[in-house]
Amino acid sequence: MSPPDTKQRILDAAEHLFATDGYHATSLRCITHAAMVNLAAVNYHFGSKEALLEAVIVRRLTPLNEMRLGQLEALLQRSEQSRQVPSCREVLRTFVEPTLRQRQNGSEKGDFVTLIGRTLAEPRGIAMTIFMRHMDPLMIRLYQALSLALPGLSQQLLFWRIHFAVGSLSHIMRCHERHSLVPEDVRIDLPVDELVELFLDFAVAGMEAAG
Amino acid sequence: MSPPDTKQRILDAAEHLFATDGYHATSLRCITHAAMVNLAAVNYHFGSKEALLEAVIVRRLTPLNEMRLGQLEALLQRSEQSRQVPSCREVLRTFVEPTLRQRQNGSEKGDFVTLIGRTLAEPRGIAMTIFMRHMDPLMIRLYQALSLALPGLSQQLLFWRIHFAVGSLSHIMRCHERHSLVPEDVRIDLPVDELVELFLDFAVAGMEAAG
DNA sequence: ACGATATTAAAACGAGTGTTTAAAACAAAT
DNA sequence: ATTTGTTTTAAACACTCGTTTTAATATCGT
Repeated sequence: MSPPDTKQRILDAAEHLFATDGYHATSLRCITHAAMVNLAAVNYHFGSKEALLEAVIVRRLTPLNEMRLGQLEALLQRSEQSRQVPSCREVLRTFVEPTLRQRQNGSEKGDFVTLIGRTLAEPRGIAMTIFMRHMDPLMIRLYQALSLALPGLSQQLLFWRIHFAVGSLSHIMRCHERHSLVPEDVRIDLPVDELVELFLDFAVAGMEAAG
Repeated sequence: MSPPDTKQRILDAAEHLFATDGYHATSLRCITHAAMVNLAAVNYHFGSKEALLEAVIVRRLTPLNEMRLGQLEALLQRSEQSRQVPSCREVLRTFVEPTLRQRQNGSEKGDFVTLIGRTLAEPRGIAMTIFMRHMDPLMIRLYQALSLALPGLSQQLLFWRIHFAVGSLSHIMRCHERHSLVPEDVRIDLPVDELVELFLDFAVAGMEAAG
């Protein structure tokens, strides 16, 4: 009942609306109405619409990246102790699995994954610069790990294949609705673990393909 | 000099701006200014901003789809005559190669590919419904061809892997700029044919992976 | 040359945008 | 109970948006 959940309510509403309609197509009036707060609350608590977007992204991306980085470092440490190179599949899983797991934890977090998927799709958008600031260190580490796992690949090849895999993943992240091209007998709402393995089958084969 | 290139100029300017800034972030005043025509010209010639978007998409998508469909039908006919199943790589190439070839034919057509890539990334956007109207028949045919090329895959698996591959491709289509995550010694502007084969190496391996 | 039609031009329309202001309501501390 | 600082509210701000209107201009068939 205590009302200082205003910020939270704004964040929740903004997350949902940014994800479904996009940043530019969502007005502050829409957000504040959905959050049942006053219009000026956004500028009071966050400063601007753009700063609100950053807050929306950071709130979930920070813990998500910590989890991804933690799993990756743990894997690298294990592989160092056993003096074995980590497998491409294991490395990718540390990145993919925490991501897709968020997608079906209730509706809120799913909205966030969709939002990030859309962000990745707007190269020159506002959200992209925000996103980059918080992704750089993790991506660099992912690069190193994949370079270890796939010693046969040139840096050029490695880059392009990561590029392809990221494209696939971001596509899954934002497109999880039935549309006319989906055969009727195909389940669109797979359990996370199944989807993760399905994706890894595809991505790992692509990464390890002969060049 | 004769000015009835007004429609063309609007289409060109809109294509470029929609591709770089997105539909909602682009105003008609921006477009008409870039096209050096009067503001009212858009509504006069196209009816509305949304109809303009459709015109922009249709102008290039129609011939592109004709080319893709033509190459695919030709391949299927050849394979029927030789009583051999078409290879996954050949099938995918009929779809991918005409697409990526447009990307570097001067700047205009590249803008279009970027726009389509962004369209694919906004599931519930206006552009998506427009896009779907013109893609359905081709996609159905692609499904059939890939089903032929990969008889070992269940329909479920086939759907998901096409989903992944489409994600990869749309990512390439819209992201062709250097950003902080691209290693300095990696060429981002590969020749089309190289990029096509690079992508096919990845996608075909993914499609054909053991499940 | 004239009249019908198609196109351009400038201006205004009403609605919606993000943001700011100034007063009101609230909270906690002295 | 009064003061302090924080939060909420309603109203207004200055713009920009897509679209429409009305008049001027160009184009073309006869």
